Amino acid sequence: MNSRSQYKTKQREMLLGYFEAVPGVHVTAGDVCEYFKSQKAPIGQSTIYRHLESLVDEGIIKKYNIDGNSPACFEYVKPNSHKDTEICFHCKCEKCGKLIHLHCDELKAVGVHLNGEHGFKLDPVRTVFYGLCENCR
Amino acid sequence: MNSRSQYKTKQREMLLGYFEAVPGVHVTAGDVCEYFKSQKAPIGQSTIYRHLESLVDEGIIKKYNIDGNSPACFEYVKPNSHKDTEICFHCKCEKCGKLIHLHCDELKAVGVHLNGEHGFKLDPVRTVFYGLCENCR
DNA sequence: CTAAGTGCAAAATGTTTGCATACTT
DNA sequence: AAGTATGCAAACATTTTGCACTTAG
Repeated sequence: MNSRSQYKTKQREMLLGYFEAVPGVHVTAGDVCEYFKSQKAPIGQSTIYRHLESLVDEGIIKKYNIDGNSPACFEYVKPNSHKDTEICFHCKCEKCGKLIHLHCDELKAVGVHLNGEHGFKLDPVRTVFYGLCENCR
Repeated sequence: MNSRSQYKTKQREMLLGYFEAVPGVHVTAGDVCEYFKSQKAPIGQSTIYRHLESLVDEGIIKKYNIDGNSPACFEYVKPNSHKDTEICFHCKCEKCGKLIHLHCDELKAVGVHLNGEHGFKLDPVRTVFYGLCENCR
């Protein structure tokens, strides 16, 4: 379940380029497949799924499960100007889809609590808080 | 999308009885199937899915879409409980896939904090904490 | 040369649907 | 009798996996 690419391949570069070109847009695995097919440079769907997983692990894109029956969505995460060492939490608005980045010590405490009290080691890169943003609620 | 049972059938009564017997417990459609199979009173899976949808529409059970890849969870909603404030949080192990249900006051504080400090209204039903469970880390 | 990546087709999952039969009212 | 409900099997949609082949380092 934890994977990272090690080689720089044509397919990986194409996928990276694709995501970087559309920051803030969320696409499904199927969308990505379609796109490259339409560009006459198709990428095998298994390759796409495998890279999506890697890119999520690497924190380059984020994965959203909007609802259980629709396909998962992926979105490029701009490498932010803040210090990379800072743990960053993400909140996703269920209504407008906005992605909010938070650098917050109190939230870090959640990880500590889950670890200490529940024996669960939180992965902040993967975890997304769903809810409603300021404007939408 | 909106359906309600009109007839009082054996299968419906069995399903109702099943859910009423385990308040606060999360079960999947598969769990329900299994259960009745093990009771030597199997119910067709389409019947189960159809009734689950009805029961959700009727507000008798609640549906959780924890994450796009795992099956949906259903939980009985006690009729007269004004105090269904029993918020449940979910942790998902990235390695073994185990889903952990937590009823924890400290985690509730996260919602309060996000609301107060960041103007974000957390939806605990949708939010999943990803990480590693006790056994896997 | 070797480990990693690719892509096809097939499998696995979870859920929905078509339809003939059985049951409720 | 008329309209629902049931349950099987098949259809679906998304994602994962097995495996032979290719490629990056």
